[in-house]
Formats: sequence, C-alpha cells, structure tokens
Amino acid sequence: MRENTTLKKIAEQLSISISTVSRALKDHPDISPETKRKVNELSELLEYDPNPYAINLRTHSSKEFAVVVPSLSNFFYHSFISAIEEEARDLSYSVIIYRSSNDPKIEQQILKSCRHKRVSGIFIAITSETTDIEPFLKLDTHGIPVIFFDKVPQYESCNKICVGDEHAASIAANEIFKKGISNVIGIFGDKNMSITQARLKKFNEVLFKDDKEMNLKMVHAKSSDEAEQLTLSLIPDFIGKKFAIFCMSDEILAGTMKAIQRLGLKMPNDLGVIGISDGMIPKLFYPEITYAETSGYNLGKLAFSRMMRCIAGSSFAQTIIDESKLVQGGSI
Amino acid sequence: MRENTTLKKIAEQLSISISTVSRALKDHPDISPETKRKVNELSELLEYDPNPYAINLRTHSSKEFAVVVPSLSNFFYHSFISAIEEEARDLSYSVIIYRSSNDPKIEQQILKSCRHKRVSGIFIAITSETTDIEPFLKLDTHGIPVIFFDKVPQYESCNKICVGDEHAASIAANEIFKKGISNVIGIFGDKNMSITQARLKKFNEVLFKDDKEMNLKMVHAKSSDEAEQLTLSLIPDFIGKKFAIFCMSDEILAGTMKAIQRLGLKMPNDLGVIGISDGMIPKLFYPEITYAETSGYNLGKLAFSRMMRCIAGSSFAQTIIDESKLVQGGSI
DNA sequence: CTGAAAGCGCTTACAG
DNA sequence: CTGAAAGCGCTTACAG
Repeated sequence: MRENTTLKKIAEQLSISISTVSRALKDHPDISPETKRKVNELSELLEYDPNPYAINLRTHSSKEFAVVVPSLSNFFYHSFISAIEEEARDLSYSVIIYRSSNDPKIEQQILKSCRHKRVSGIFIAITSETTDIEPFLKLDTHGIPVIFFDKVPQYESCNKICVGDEHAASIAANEIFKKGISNVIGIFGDKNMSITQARLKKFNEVLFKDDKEMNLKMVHAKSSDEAEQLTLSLIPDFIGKKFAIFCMSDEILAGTMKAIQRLGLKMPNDLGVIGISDGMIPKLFYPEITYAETSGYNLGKLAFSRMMRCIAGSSFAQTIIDESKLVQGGSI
Repeated sequence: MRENTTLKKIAEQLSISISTVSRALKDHPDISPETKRKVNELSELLEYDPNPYAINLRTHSSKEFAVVVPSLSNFFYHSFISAIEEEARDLSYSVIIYRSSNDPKIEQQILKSCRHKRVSGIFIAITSETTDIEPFLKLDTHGIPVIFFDKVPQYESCNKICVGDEHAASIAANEIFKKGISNVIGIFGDKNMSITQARLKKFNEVLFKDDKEMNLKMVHAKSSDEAEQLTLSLIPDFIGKKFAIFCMSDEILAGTMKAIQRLGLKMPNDLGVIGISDGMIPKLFYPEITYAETSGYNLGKLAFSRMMRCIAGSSFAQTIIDESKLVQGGSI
C-alpha cells in the first residue's frame, strides 16, 4: 500500500520547512513565487491531497453539509438533494446524505454524528414521530445551522422551508372549480399530519368560495391501499355525474389510479383527477395527471440560500414558503 | 457555544491522566474498576463523545462505508442502500451515500474524497460512461476494498455483485412460454449496455428453446418516451392475436404502460405484459404487472458480506450473481 | 521571505 | 494499576 503524500514529505524532498510548504500551497503572499512554483510542482507530482481529518482537527471546520431525510425513495427529496448538491459543489462543499428511516432514534444518532463531524450545516426533514426538537436547537448553539424543510416542527423560532400546502391545494381546487365540476371526492392523508390539515382546509375553502352548490365528499387514507379501497367504494355514488377526484399526495394518487384502472374508467370523460405532486407519478399514466407541483428542486435552492445566510451570521429565524404551479396533464 | 467535552477535560476534573481516561473509556483491563466507574460517570454527565477526526488521524480508520450510485431516484438502489445500512448499523459502521449523477468526473471526485476520508470500504454502481477503472483498483492498493454492484465494469479481477440478468430474462421468457403465447414484443434498453445484451440473448434463447413457432419482435428504446412510441407503433400488427409484451426495465415498462392505457387495452385479455423490475412501478397499475424481481435488498446483503470478507483480509476477487424470482401480478 | 513551535484530540508503546 | 511522551497531518501566531 502506497503511503499518502503529506506536507512533511514534500518539505523533506525540497529541503524546506513544513510551514513553508503549507503556505505555498495556499498561495500565501509571504512566500516567494519561486518556492511556490517548486512546491506546486512537486505536490502535483506526488498527488498531494490534504488530510481532511487533520485540517478539521486543526480548524474545526469541515466544508460538509448533511441532508437528513426519512426516506430516499421519494422523488421530492431526490430533487431537493440535487439542488443542494449543485449549489454545494459550486462552493466546494460536499454533501452527506443521511436516511433516518423515519425513526427518531436513528435521527438522533445521525444528529450526534453530525455534531461530532462538525458539519457546516444540516438540512433536515424530520420524522413524523419526532417530538423533541431540543437537540436540533442545541446544534444551533454549537454553531451548526439547522434548516428544516418539508417536514418541519411546529416550533416557531427556527428556520423552515416548506412547500406551500395552502397554495397547492388552492390551485387544485381552483382548477376543479374552473372546469365547472360540482361533484368532488377529496382524498387526504393522515388526519394528524399538519400538511393534511393545511391542504384540507384550503381545498375546502376555495371550493366553496362562491355560494355555488358543491357536493364534496372528503375522506382520509393512511396508505395507498386504503386510498384504493376508498376510491372503489365512493365512486359508484358519483357515476353518471360530472365529478372529479382530488388526491392530496402521490401515495394517495397511486392508490386512486389503481381503482380507476380497475373500474375501467377513462379520464377526463368519466371523471377528472387532479393531485399535488412532485411530478413523477402523474407522468406514468395516460392521460398524464394534472397536478399542482411541489418542487423539491426549488425548495432545495431556497434552503441552500437560507443556509448560506446563516453561515454568514444571520441568526434571524425565518419560515419560507415555496409557491406551486399547475402542471397540465389531460386528466381533468 | 458550549465547548465539546474532551478527554483532557475529564482528566482534569478527575485529576488523573488523559491516558487513563482513554483506557477507562474503552474498558482496558489495566484500569481499576473504581477508576472506570468514575470516568464513565463523568463522561456520561459531560456527554463526552470522542472526536472522530482525532481518532482517524491517529488510527487511520473511519468505520464508515461509502455507497456511490449514479442516481437516487431509483427504488432498486434505495433498497440496496437499506440493506447496507441495516448491516452496517449492527457493526456500528456508518454509511455515507454519494450520488455521481452518472457523471464520471463527479465519480472521480467522490472517489478522491473517499480516499482522503479513508473510508473502510466502497460500494459502487459505476456510471454508464465510466471507462477508466484504474482509480478503483488503486483504492484497493490503498487498502480500501471496492465492491462493484449492479453497474459493474467489464474488468475481470474485481469484486462484483450483480443482478442475474440471464436468470431474470429466462424467468420472464418462461412465463410467456408457459402461457402458450407465441406472439411477443420484446422491448430492450440501449444496445450498448451489457445488461441489455445479457437479457436479450437469454430471453431470445429461452423463448426458442423448443422448436415451437414464435413470432418475436425485438426493439430497443433509450427512454421511456421511446418505449411508448415503439409500443404504439408495434401493437397494431399484433391486435387480434394472443400476444405479450416483455419490458426489460422499469423505465421501459413505464413507457409501454402509457401506450397501453392510451390504446385502452386491458391486461391480461387483450395482451399480456411482463417485466423485470424491483417491484415499485409494477404495483402502480391494475392489474399489477407480473415481473421477474431483481432485489436491491438481496444484492445489498450479498455485497455487505463480501465487503466484510474483504476487510477481514480476503483478497480473492469474486463475482456473485443474485438469482431472481417471479412475482405474480395479473397482467399476463 | 522562511522556520520552529505549539496545539487540535486522540491512542498506545514504554516505563514505572 | 497509572502516567509521560510521541505522534497522526495539518495551521498559524510568533520570531527572525
């Protein structure tokens, strides 16, 4: 096994001191051009690369960001991470991706490891079970900025970057409204989730904004399968009427679409379908599903710029909401 | 910002030496029970956690594995990573996930960073553009085992863990055969990919194993859209016959399914569909698509045990092929 | 312009 | 059973 090149080795070969080599390599003004040239040449030759552990031990900084998500099998998080990585690369930070598996215990371990590694900052979508946010606040105390995204705590005074749940729901509701559809099934997620509450409330509100008569049936599904069953049981009452189904999330949309295929119904004639999505699932069907887009990519860009402001010293906590836009498929 | 607890701080408070604290903490037999008790107590109280940078600098070991994949938006990789993380956690290793974005340059950067970090080992699915595998072999020289999985280089003498392309293709072909279907459309991926070649060859071979008459049309699609277009243009010739479509991958399946929905055809009566998949996409349709399963999870378990054997000193390079199994949907 | 020295937080061979 | 010391590879204030 070949030894790694160190400053010492370069210094010895050039018969100069380690300090000089170190300075030459970082283009310190004190060092003569001639020395710099020699040092750079040799370090190229020997493929010198500084030992990050030594640097960190010395400087207490890692130039690393951590992104923590409950799950990776999620297009939304995937595009969020892409955005972070793009930005990070430009500033020669690296990005470590952690997966909490939606388990608060694992989340705590990850957090601890982030602290020990003295990462420069953390982007995190918390688990649905996370109750104690004390450890997150403590990291801020330790000088490690924490930016919450997507799944964020209730607690007020922290940095949060969220999808505009209300906005997305209102876009979807408006589209239904504009199509003159007055029979609507709304399938929402777990009652206890804050995004369910936000989306439901706004959806309802917009749909009833005029005093137009509306026949709205709202239900909750905790899984794709449940959404499928609910859709199957609800549709019969709507057959023959002009109606639409709103799916609050990709998971629900997947279940609903299975039911629709099972019943052999065609969009947009037999019924309309509209969702809120990051855009992968809706594109698997024909016609493609119309949806209000929640973009992980946008969210990532917003989160990153917030992070850089924190690193620059801003201690002001802020909640940023990303707006969504309607993406037309042919399903409604 | 609160300072981190160090060995020194504990030693001072207890008026003993740093060495003793260090030893007590790792339950060294030399140290008296009494001292151990005191040290452990105080370190609990002060929430002592060793500085990983210092340890690494000293011991040259990181207890960290790297997993490098071209993309995260891929259920297969996701389940591979899950398997690795499970195993790693048991041995208190941590796992860093890197994404090469299918760019060999980024892949090289990641590799370099793995080397500097002296990760304990690397699991990697290389990019489709990766030609130079020299740097990977060099890592082995540096004592960092590299296990290739899924997308592996041609080069013989390295550790590779692969999906059984031939086996999966033969399972799918056999199922078509067993159903007595003799008109078949086979949609394959990019001609240049080794998995395309392996799958195509075996599929063809099994389908023609008896001398039964077979009407097989094989085409290549580079994208989901292309698969959709091909399906649309090929189906008319098969309508009325008893026929099936084989989709080599999820990407192709997604395109083909869009075409089928567009034409309003029903499985399994109008046609049969069968694929090779990790199982997420097939479950989005009704009826669910029958597929030969390539399990990222299995692959991960296999890769991990291979890794541990490498770390234990095995230098013998090995190629391991994971078998697949048929998962019945109702599509054929 | 260059170098010697201290120190980041740990581990471990050596000495007692 | 415990401690002093060296050293992992770097950076940087200090001195010249």
